[in-house]
Amino acid sequence: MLLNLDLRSSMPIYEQIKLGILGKILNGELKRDDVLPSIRELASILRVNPNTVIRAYKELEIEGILIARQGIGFLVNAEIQTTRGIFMAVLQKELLEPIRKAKRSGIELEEIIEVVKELWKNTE
Amino acid sequence: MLLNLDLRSSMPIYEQIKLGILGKILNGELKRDDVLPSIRELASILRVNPNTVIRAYKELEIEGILIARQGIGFLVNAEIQTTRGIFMAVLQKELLEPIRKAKRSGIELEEIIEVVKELWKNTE
Amino acid sequence: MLLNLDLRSSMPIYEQIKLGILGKILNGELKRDDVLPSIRELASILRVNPNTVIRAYKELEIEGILIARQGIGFLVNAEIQTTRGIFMAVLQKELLEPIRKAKRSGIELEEIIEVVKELWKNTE
Amino acid sequence: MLLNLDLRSSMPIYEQIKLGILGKILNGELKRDDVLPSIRELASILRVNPNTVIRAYKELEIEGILIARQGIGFLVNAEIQTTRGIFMAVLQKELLEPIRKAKRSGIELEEIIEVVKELWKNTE
DNA sequence: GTGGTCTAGACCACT
DNA sequence: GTGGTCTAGACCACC
Repeated sequence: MLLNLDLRSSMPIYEQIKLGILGKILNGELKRDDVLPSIRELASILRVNPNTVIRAYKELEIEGILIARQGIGFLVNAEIQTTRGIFMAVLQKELLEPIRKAKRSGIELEEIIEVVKELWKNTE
Repeated sequence: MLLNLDLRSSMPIYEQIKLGILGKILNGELKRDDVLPSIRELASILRVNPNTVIRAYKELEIEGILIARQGIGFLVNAEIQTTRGIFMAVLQKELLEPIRKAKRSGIELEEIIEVVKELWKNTE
Repeated sequence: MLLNLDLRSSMPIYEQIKLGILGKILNGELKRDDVLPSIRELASILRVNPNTVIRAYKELEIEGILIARQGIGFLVNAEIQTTRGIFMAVLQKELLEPIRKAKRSGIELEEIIEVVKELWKNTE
Repeated sequence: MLLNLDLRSSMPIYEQIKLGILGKILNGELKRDDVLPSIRELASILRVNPNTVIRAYKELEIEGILIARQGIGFLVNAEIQTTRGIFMAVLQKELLEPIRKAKRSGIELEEIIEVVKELWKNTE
């Protein structure tokens, strides 16, 4: 499982792993009841410490996306729909504060959308 | 000077103070050559450590928004226009990560804009 | 033999198999000298690893509930009475930790009993 | 802060720490906005590894009981009422399965309550 | 000083 | 083999 980590990013590695897995569920590459690579295996592939993978897997488990089974591994628990819903909720929560502040300071909606489009274009 | 700090937010307090001051310049509450509250005074009002206020003032000074004058304190140096540019830069920085995440996970630009509009409508 | 395994539960699978068999003895579905499904057959029905079934059968054998007979398989050895005792012991083991936690945190006995009654009423 | 850990218990240490803190909130020893002992300090007091304390604190943070602030420490976020509610919900969830199984196997409500009382009496 | 992240590696229970 | 827990210790940002 390839995940395109950016070790120089300010986003924590475990967060990048979480996002990568969520993305693979969203695009259908991972389906309900699929078994993820084992902690040790993924850690070895990504060249990170097993604890870092553990953290990503466990947080996804808490969020209901994955399920852990001793002796078996981590299974995908969520359907695409659910995952998408969770994702949008998180997005909404993250955008709330910046937008609120912008509005309070007299920035117009159109300007924000312009910024969003700009960022989207320059993001890989 | 009231600033509506959210001590529970993940955004550093000095960052919130900076934004609060920028906002007040943007909406005209603070004008060029106005004197800001002293470090100790603001720290006492906000119930934060003076070092935190110092950091906010100093960074705003480096960015050219404020000017330090011995015996007087910190003065507003920037016009609304400059401030606006900085504010937009901050906004851009805040939106970068969420948008990058969304894009990587297969969310479409239109969906994000929809969320932004929704949040805008339901805000304050 | 259908056993209603919950692969997502935190209870080990072999434990669920043991409980399922005990339950069937308790409600009369299995009687003394009945022959259980072979290890490979049950493993195939339940879609679990044969080792898991082996562990369940072996532990029930140790507890005196089952008897292994070469060439025949595992037979039910216990009467309902014995099984009932074992079942109560299991129940006790399962309730121990939650109750200990509750007591340590200042929950009162009456409150727990209330919860138990509530759950009992709303169950199946 | 004394917490009465039982290193020989099968309950993980981080779980015991969580319960201890929840208990102190429940009995009023810790109130909203109180600052908990720092990770290093509590680890040193309890003679466990800082990571173990981190895990307890972070899980309580996820559950909304605590709030982390860089440079300050962990604050109590929940009122007694909320904490109690969370606690009862967890208790209910933990008791659900055992009680369901018991009911299915012909155990009577009175027998379960008897077991609960017995466990309560023998628990410290 | 504080928490946040990450590495390295141990021992255990479960399949 | 798998995940679950725990120890030991590093470097960073923030107050």
